Amino acid sequence: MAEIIIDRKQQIQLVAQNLFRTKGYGASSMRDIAKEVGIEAASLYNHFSSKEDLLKEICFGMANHFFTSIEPIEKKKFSAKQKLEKMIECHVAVIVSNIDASSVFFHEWKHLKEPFLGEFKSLRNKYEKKFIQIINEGFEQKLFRKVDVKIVSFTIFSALNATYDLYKPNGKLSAKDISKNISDIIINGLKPTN
Amino acid sequence: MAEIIIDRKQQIQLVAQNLFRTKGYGASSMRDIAKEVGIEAASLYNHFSSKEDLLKEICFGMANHFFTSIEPIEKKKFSAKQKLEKMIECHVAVIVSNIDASSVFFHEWKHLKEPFLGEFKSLRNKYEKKFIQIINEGFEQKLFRKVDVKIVSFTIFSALNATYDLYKPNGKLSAKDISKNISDIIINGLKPTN
DNA sequence: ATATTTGACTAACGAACGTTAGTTATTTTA
DNA sequence: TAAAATAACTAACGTTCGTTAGTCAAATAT
Repeated sequence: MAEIIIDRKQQIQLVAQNLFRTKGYGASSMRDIAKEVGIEAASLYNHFSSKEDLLKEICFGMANHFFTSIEPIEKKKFSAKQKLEKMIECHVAVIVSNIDASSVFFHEWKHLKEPFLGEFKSLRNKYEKKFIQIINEGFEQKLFRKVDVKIVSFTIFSALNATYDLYKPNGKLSAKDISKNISDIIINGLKPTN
Repeated sequence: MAEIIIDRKQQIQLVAQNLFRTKGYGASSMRDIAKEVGIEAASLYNHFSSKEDLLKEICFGMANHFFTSIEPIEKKKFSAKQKLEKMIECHVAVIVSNIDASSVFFHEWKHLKEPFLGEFKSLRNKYEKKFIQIINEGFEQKLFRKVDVKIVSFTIFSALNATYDLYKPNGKLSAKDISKNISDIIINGLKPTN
């Protein structure tokens, strides 16, 4: 049984992620976080400059994960369909290996203040555009039936971004099961093939 | 121009819905709500017994809307496919005509305390089961390709329940556009028909 | 070995929170 | 018309909040 050593800063962030997810940012106090870690609230400020700083680290850390995970795929010479499937797979993989942080990324970012709020939104937008571009390529190459691209990307993200609620670490469904099924539903629909 | 008369209680709830949606339940104070209404915080207690009472009214009011909207469909003799399409349409219609309240219903319910929290969850579950049942009927009648029912219902709800973010009162997309497209994507997928 | 940095502590600040009590003018009911 | 209910107000309560200041022992660097 290998002991996993993590430093205090990381430990605090993990606790904060979990509390922000389960209770929400506003309802999680610095004292709550400190108690869970086993130190005093004031000691948190030796590691993070403010409560918002904690939120910032979580949100931008996740943004970074999402971007780097799809980077290799963008460079490859896949078809739009293959690319979309792979990107969906990566996206879900990032989510399920960061369940708490993902939930915070999706729901608590709005408590960021400027300038981070604007910066965050623009990052999010940039990421979504990468998916929209691939879907548009799929239309051009006649790989996809023509439907409203905004609604398609929206449907995909809505489904993907809720997977942190569907995936249970010791459940039946693996990350690959989930991403495979969602890709499949979006691309093939529910209609029988005959 | 007909003047719309609403009573104080209703006005307070509308303001609260909007604040809870935009700032979150925890970050919205009774003083915030009161200021927006134009009265003092203490006066809110002439209409609602507590802050949680406000949240409760919003959440359970929406639950009621969702249930009653699909009631007529359940009784009709439609095919599973037709039923699913109609239920999706109703669900989206309820959302877009209650944008703020929907957002609260989907994201802020977790701030309810027992016994309302449990009651809420069980209502939500009961509602989702109605969709799952229809999807299962679709499988039995070979109207739908066999895929994991849990993931299908999850994908549908994720997409539908995010529509409060997609729909803009004066935007291009109508409620029907949105529900029609989402139904279409889920049922037919992106694959070309040829 | 000495100096410095780190990371914990206690104590406390001012602000904001949900809520209650008590009062009063207006509106509705009997 | 008198009585009762309604809905607003001011003032204040106890609590919790994020955060800062100041202290001190242990770990690290010189």
